Amino acid sequence: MKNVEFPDPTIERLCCYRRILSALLAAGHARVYSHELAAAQRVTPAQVRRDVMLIGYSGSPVKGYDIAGLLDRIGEILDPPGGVGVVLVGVGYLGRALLAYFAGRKSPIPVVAAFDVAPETSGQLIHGCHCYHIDELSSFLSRRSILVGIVAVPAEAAQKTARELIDGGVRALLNFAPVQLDVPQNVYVENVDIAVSLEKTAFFAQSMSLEKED
Amino acid sequence: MKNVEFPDPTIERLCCYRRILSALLAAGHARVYSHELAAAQRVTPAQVRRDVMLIGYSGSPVKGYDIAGLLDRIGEILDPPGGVGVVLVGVGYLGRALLAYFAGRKSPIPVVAAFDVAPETSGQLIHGCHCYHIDELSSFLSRRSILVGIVAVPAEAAQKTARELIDGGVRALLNFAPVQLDVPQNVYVENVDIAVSLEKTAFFAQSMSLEKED
DNA sequence: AGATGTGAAATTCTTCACAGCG
DNA sequence: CGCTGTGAAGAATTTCACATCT
Repeated sequence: MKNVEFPDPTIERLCCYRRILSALLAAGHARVYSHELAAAQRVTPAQVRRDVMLIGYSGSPVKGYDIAGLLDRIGEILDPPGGVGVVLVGVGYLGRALLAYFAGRKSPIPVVAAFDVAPETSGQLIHGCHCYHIDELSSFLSRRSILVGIVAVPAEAAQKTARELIDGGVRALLNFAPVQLDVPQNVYVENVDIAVSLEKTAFFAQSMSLEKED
Repeated sequence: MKNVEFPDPTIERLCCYRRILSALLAAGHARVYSHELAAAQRVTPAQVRRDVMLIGYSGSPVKGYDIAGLLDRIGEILDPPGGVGVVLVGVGYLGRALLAYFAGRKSPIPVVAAFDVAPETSGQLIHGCHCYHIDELSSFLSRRSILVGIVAVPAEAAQKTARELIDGGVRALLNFAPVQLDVPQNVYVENVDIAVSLEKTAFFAQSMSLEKED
């Protein structure tokens, strides 16, 4: 119940810190200062320190933060104890792009199965992920513990897909369909709305070009 | 200069309102109340009224907001006067998915050209969009007025791509690569980080399942 | 009665600024 | 010194609550 202890923006930044810390570690560094971590993102050093404080980690004023230790602590926060199972529904262009994306990087969160209405995708192995017909979704979910569902189906099918995933026990949805999903309040929905992102970008392109400079 | 008059979250909601209003209009409705528009999103009626107030529109207490009028006003805010040109760089899985996505819907913001390093994509027409070799990007940008660039290349190539787009006059980037782009301060960057979104979703899946319910 | 428009309060998030430490 | 940890201030957003109109 106290997992509301971390504000949403902090969680997002933790994901980003982790990426940077991993890269630093791989590059042979052992320690970082808050200002270095801040510079790699678009955040202030104070923000970094506050986030680190929130997750109950601490560094040393003389040497900064221990990268490996901080990574571990972030992992403790972000990574579910038993791992979350993730399934993808919708193996169209976007679904395939997502599979390629997650297969490419040694993702900490692998997609364990994909589902689609198209009969020809059934049985295929796409970017290392097994594909099944959507009719098999329910029974699959009942057999495996899956906490996250990715909705990459057309808008018209999104609500129905969400319903099936939730009925199957999924607790959170990553939704790429341009509709507001109607879900119970105990289900989290993260919307990735590409059309909105593009419109927003276009708006700011316009307003940026009106500014004097900088 | 005074386009900083609209806060970022409001712009995002305006995009969503527009989508819903269009659907309502298409369904034959002429007017909406703030609580109806609010219910379609996950926002409060007060939020809707505040947003509408910010863009200088007003409805009538007795009939609510005129859908067509509100749509026009939102369009005046969001849509650049001369239209923004948009180019896509990176025609891999994700790039193709984006082209399909924007081709499918009668998008208000069409992608006018796509670029990739792979020679075999050059000259192709993918989902209605002409593809060129990346080497042609600069000269293309110098010939057309393009304000927005979509970065859908691998992480390693993202910074270089951003640089070329910006040198070509682009004022805003929609970045799908999992890196923080280093850009001048007069260039807006909207990051869509799918890996972060998934990690965040996984985190909340975990914390949701710990809550009592609702 | 039920909706809008809007000051003012509340909340959430970010930044400041400085004590304290090695 | 320069950096961390953090209370306190500040900014940005959201929500409340109510006057007002029809």
